[in-house]
Amino acid sequence: MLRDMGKKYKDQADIFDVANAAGVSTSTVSRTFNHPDLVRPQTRKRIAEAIKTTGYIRNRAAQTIHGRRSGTVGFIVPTIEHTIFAELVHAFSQTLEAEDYSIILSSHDYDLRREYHLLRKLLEHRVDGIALIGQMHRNETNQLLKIQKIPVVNIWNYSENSYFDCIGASNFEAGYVACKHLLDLGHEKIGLVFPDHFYNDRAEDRLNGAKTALAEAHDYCSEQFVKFSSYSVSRAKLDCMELLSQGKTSALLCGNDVIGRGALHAARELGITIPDEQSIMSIGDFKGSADFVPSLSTVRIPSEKIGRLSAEVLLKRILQPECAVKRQKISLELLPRQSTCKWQPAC
Amino acid sequence: MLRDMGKKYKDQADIFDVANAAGVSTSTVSRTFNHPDLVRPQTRKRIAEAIKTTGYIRNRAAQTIHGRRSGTVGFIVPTIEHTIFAELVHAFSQTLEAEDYSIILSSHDYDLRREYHLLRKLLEHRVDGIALIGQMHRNETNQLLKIQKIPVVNIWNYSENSYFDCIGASNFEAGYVACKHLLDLGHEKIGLVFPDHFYNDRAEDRLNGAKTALAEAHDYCSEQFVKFSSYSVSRAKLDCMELLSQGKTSALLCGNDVIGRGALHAARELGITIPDEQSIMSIGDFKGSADFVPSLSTVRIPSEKIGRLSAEVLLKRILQPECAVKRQKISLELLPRQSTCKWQPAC
DNA sequence: AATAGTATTGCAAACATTTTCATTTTTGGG
DNA sequence: CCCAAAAATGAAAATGTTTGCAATACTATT
Repeated sequence: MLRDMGKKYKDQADIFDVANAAGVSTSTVSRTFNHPDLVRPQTRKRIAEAIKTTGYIRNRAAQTIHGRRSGTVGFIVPTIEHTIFAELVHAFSQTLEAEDYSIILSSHDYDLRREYHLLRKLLEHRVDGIALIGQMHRNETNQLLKIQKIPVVNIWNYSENSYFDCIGASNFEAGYVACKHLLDLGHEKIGLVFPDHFYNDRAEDRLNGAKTALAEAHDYCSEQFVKFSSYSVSRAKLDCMELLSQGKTSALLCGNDVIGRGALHAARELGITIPDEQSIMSIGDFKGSADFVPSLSTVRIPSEKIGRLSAEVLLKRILQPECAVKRQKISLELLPRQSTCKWQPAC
Repeated sequence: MLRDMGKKYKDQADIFDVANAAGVSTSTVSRTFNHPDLVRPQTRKRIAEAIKTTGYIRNRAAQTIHGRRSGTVGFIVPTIEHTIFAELVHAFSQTLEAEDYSIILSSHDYDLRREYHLLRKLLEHRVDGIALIGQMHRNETNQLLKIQKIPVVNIWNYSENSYFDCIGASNFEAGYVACKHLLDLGHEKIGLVFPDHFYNDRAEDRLNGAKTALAEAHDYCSEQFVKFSSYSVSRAKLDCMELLSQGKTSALLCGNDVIGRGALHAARELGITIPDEQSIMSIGDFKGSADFVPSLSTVRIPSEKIGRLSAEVLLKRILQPECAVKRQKISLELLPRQSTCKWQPAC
């Protein structure tokens, strides 16, 4: 039945307007969108024209309310300001946008209370799935996720007994491998420069990995060689300058490439030759680290791959909520470059 | 009236469940959310408890459908992979998240057809407002925005006769100022290294600004000194190495800090001393450019400020759609650092 | 204790879709 | 040209809110 024409001026064409213009019912219009094979090609064409002339744009909210997918996915990251998660977010988005999902991106700046708040907001929007960085969240966050039974993927660090799907690398291993590289080169006095974020399991795991490698080598690892810095090249540069100028180390192990870059700059500033006088080792391999001169030795954590895979896993779970938990440990790659070399004891 | 209890198992509590649990009508529950002052504190408390016990989470879609704000804002950027827009996006998001908006972030990788597609998606979600980078869009994009009468803010480059609200700097001026800086230092043979993106008014404006400065100086600006590169440190490094090794220039003007960094690395790789043998000038001042050794001379485009202000302007327009077009030209800052110096003609 | 005024609350319509089920149209074989 | 089966379409209910209007419950006067 055609809709009452006496209604007030409408700014947005709705499905009734389209139906009117095409001389069909709203059911048929809806079907051309959702089950095109169920409607005669000829009718479909008429409707397509009606859509053009009316300038109709589907209302996702109305679909969502009816119980269909919302077509959105929530992605909660600690930060988007720095390089760290840029490639990850990019790969994740690209994969999901290709399937016509929209990404609601939220960042909490390493504040896990905010993370909970953001999660609630996402649930209000009835996102079809949620991606989170790391395994460390508030209790209420995990509770909420479990109760809601919403598809969740845990990104970035692998855990073999995660409750949710999980795609990531072992940060412990990353720290271990990076440190081992320096030890293998003969370094004994190694300075560790790591991010100081409290609630950050990634950094913690890496640091533990590094310390384990040191312990295994029966190496002397005094606390004075551990320095906490932050996700900022400037800050890291200053911190590294402080550590380097003490002259007690032959190598620096940096918790991530941002700090690694800070270290390279610091050495340059102090006139310390890399790698002859001091080796710099890092973790991450952000875009551009290979181009530094000297290029930064690091352990590659393949963030595009992680981003793409986790998007795919989330998609699968959205379509098949009940399937078994998927976990994938992404392997690391040791990339010795110019910033590290064998340690030659002075004279 | 209480809702029929014989209904099938529901996974998500809705406003009826809350109303039931609290012994009130749905209207009252709704009002506690939207007009709390209209409901008795005592009732409010009962409802609050009911919300807790039922685990109710409001359904934004249902609100949206009713005509309320969706609580989302769309932000379409060319890319999130690189550093370029990271600070901008961050500041923009922070400002809007503080007002409880969620950001749907989409990137089109400099493909303006995709930009149109993404815009449509955002409109399907009935976002309350839209932010776009630059003034150059497809015709259909602009048409759609105008017809929809949705709040729009145009970010990043200023235009005095923009149709929509507009917050940004003059990229022409940026190019001009940067080039003038080199000219003032006495440089005559200046190589221009700019991004090669076709549909990118920002880069184009900057290049034109630079060329204007050169023309004013009656300088010789042969095409062989212009090189097109891309938003990648690696790529830029190679391109700059090519240009530098020709030895025809005394200074390089880089279209943005990514290229600027590439240039610094290139010089280092070739053993060219900066700034003595060659000056490097750039545009942007991304986080970290000041920390390079030598630090990168550049023209600062204050992206946090632009991000924050444009979020504020968009908010205002969402609340007051009919107010006059707001435009703000954000001023630039010339930052001479270590990578540029006076040109001393050889011998 | 009655009244007027105000503060709370409930009813029901409205919002824009999708989908089930029923009905109508088309198709193809005899 | 008729009939059964298949294909296409329509009517109406359902989804989860908000809000205008009406009804009810308080409060403070007289």
